[in-house]
This record gives sequence, structure tokens and C-alpha cells, in this order.
Amino acid sequence: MSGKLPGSAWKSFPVCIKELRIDTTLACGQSFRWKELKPGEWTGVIKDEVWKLKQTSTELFYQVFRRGTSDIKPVIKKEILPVATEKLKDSSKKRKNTTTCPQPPKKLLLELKTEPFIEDLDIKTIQDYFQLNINLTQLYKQWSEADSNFEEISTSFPGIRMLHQDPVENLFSFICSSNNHISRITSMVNLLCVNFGEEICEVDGQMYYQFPAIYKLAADDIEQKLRDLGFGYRAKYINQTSKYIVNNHTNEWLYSLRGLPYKDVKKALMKLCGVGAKVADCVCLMSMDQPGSIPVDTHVWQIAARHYIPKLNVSKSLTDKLYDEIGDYFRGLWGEYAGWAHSVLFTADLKKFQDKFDSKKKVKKSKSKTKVK
DNA sequence: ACACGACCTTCCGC
DNA sequence: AGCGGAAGGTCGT
Repeated sequence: MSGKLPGSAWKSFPVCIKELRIDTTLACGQSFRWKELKPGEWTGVIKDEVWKLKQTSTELFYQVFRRGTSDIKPVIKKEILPVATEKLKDSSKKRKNTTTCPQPPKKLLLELKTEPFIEDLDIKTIQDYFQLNINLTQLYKQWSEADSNFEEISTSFPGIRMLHQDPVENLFSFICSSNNHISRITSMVNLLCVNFGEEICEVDGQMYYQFPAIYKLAADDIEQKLRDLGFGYRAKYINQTSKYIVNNHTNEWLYSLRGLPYKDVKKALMKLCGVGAKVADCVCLMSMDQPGSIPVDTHVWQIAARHYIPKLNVSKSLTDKLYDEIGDYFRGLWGEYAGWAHSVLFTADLKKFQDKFDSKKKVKKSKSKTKVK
């Protein structure tokens, strides 16, 4: 092996690792579609494409596989180097972008619209999926200044950002998430794709599938099929919700909710069977462009009680009123992108990431039960 | 408005 | 080895 990038099929794109850490971002339970098949190398599906991703401190490397392309050679294309645009201004008003991290050129696609190269679409996909127009470094700074607990935790968990997911996959994935754990949710999402999704292509001997279209999940026999597949009571939620959407709305309905007022989106989602406040907030945050949405689950409840709202320790259960209080508290503390900040603390709370804390720091989760003999 | 129990199945810890 | 409880909740009472 002579080159550092064997295969030469990898394309790269400048992204500072402080702006994006794929290892945590892709595995923290917002998307259930990514796997680290080789150390540092992640494979997953974005819409109708299979992507491989890996990164260094300054660059994100990627390969894309589509239907009809072989897994040996991804689409051949000439290199397009993003122009260094220092003055790329953040779309959110008052933030001054002073980071030295390379930033993607925002207008690239528009300028080349007349003759779109594949690269442009790929870069656009990355920018959109990872929401790279949002300056995460600046947000971490802002959250840290407002909240010393965030400051302490976040030093061990840099680069965690919200993905901009597809609403259909996002909704049904999180209907599966209720009273469930990440490993099982992951396998259930995979079962949905393998059984009811369209083939994309084979990569490294493995076939990949799209997330199924809603109408496929709305068929009459789906509930029983899902039960047979081990979905439990969520089988009904999935089938009922699919039928409701197909019967009452257009294909674009979910997408049309994007960007509407937060309360309206949440209310519309909560009409769906199996979608309560928490799942609705997950969808709001992860695919509906509602960065202030705070899904309050058992982790967030514990975090809030432990560090932020002492009175939660004496409440019996999470009532609707307390649920809203917790969200409002964090929005007041962290601001417009409170949901993004929440995901950093949520990730830090996951058991699978406990070893990421600096060794000197106290790991709250370990109950200091016993010492190993 | 709040409290409780049922709900499918798997994983984890003791 | 096997059991009880929890797992990124929701729904009905």
C-alpha cells in the first residue's frame, strides 16, 4: 500500500472536525441507518444513495453508490475544488463567523446550475444532510457561555450536529423508538427497508435499500407482517399512521410541514397514531427545521433533574405540563438552537459513549456500585 | 390535569 | 442460569 487513500475512489470535501464528528453524529440515535463497517469508515443510506464516509481533522472523504453503478467504481468525474470563500456569511443573523475552519462555498450549485456535475450534487447532498451552513463552533461557544454544565460536557463531545433527515424515514423510525432501545430500533428500521423498500445497489457484497414509501406501509396486511417481524405493538402504529397519511394527505404533506410554526408542526404530527409529544419533537428537530424543539425522554428528564431543574426530582411522572416546562427552560437557556444543544448532552448521556469522557472527569452514569475484584 | 397500567420484544445487570 | 427491569413512549382509563 503506497497511498494513504487506497482505491482512489474517495472524493474529499473540506470540513473542520470541530464542525462535524461523524463518529458521534452518525451513531447517537438520530439516524439508525449508519454502520461503522471498518474503523473510522461509515456506510449508510441517504435517500436513494449509499454513502461511505470517513474524515480527518480537516476533510470529509466520501464515496457515493447509486442504482446502476457498480461498487467497484463510483461515478467518474473530474475534480471540482470548492472555492475558498472567507466571507461566507452565516444565515443566522447576529453570529460572526470567525472560525478558521474551511467552509463550503454556498453558492456553488447556483453558479453551476446550467451544467450540473455529479460532484455538485454530491456536495450539495453533504451540505444539506449535515446542515453545514450552520456554524457549530460558534453555537458551542454560545451554549458554553450560557451554561457551565454544557461547557464541561461538550469538551468531550465536539462536533455533534443535527442531521437534516428525510421526514418519512425520521417519522417511522421514531414511531419505532417508543419504550425501546437503540439496537432494536436499528434492526427494526433495517427490517422496514429490507422488506418494503426499493433496492439501491450492492456495495461490498451487501445490498442496500431505500426507506419504504408510505403507501407500502399502508397496505392492509402490513400490521400482521410487522408483528411477525417482531415489531410488537408498534406494528399497528406504523400501519395506522401510514393509512391516515395516505387517505388524508398528499405525498408531499410531510415535506410541506417543514418550516411552519413549531406549534403547528408539532400539533399536526401528534394527530398521528403512535406519535406523542416526544416523538413529535424528534421529528420536528430532525427533519422539520425546528432547531429549538426539545424531545424530552427519560434521558433528558434525568439530565434536567440532575443539573437544571431540581424540583423534577420530587415529581412523580412526566406530565404534559412538566414536559413543556422542560423544553421552555432549555430554550430560554440555550436559545434558538436549543434542540441542537440538547443532542450534545443526550449523546454524552448514552452508555455507549461513556468512555469518551476524559478519564479525569466523573462519569455520572456509573453508580459507583462496586469495584471489580 | 394528573396518575397508572398495559403494551411487544430485546438487552442488560445482578 | 435465570429473572426483573429498562429501553430516546403512547394510549386508554
